[in-house]
Amino acid sequence: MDAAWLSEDEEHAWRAFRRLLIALPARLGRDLARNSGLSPADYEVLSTLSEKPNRRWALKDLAAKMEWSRSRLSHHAARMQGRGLIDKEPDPQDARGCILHLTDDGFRVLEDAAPHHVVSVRSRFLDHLNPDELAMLRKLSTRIADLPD
Amino acid sequence: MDAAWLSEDEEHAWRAFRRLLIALPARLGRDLARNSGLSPADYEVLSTLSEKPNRRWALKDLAAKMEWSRSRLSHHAARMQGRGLIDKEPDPQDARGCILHLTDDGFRVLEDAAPHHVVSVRSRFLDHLNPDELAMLRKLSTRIADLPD
DNA sequence: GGAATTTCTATGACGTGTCAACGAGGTGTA
DNA sequence: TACACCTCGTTGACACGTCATAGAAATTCC
Repeated sequence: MDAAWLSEDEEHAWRAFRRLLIALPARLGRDLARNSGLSPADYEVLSTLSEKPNRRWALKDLAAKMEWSRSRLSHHAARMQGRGLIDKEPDPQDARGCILHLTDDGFRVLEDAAPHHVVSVRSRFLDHLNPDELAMLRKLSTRIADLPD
Repeated sequence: MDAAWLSEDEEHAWRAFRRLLIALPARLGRDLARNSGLSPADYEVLSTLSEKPNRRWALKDLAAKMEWSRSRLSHHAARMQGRGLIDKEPDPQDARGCILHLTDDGFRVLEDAAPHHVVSVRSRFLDHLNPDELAMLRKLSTRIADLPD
């Protein structure tokens, strides 16, 4: 349909890249679910929370850090709380606020998940790139991701 | 968390690429919704159906072509039928089967959407790659997407 | 021909993400 | 102080994708 407005090269590159855009996250997500029972979103929340020394982060700040909407994080945090991965505490600085806290269980789950996830990222992605490709991909990814929304 | 098992270069490249993996589809999807009221999934169904001369495709074949599960396409087709973009016909060859047919309305919507979508793909992606990058990206995307699941 | 098996679509439950709206709480200003 | 305004998290409705399952029809095999 839109072939007419892309050159042959652009068309092929775009089609190939679009396949990657779909296949790679799907594979990593399946690996994660199979190995650890986590969704990619779960993993991101857990690993971002674990970066803080006290494993605590205000909801709004965590949302901003991950570039999620507050609504999304609120929904997701509620589900993760139900599974005992995190819990919520009132924010002493701001009565509207909410502090998310990585539980010991959540931390253990993350510790178990992380090495498998690294193997997955390697075997499904990094291992198949040479250093030049890695460098170029990083440059181009940064350039495009940094464009305004 | 997993930084320890990736080299500095790998870590940075993976982080940058992951941002692209999230940001690019989100931007294209927002453009599509704003310009045409279509989801990316809608657009894929419409444009794939439009490739057939008679605008008809058996559900199972369309699903295979797009690499979707049949369940996904069945759900999605039901929603699209509700909006008048496609309709369903019995398959004369196979009484279990189902032929999806792009309606005139659906075709018009696609015709309106396509040029905007091309502009979007250009302005958010293709315009920011030089020919070398385009070629390398195509090669690497094909290589990785072609890995077994 | 007839039974077992496979193929095909539909469906319901569930987790997920977006959007719009809400109420409660903070902030700034007259 | 009083008021308007903004920020924070939650909620409900909806679209979406996956999985397991069901039921009908085709195919295979004896």
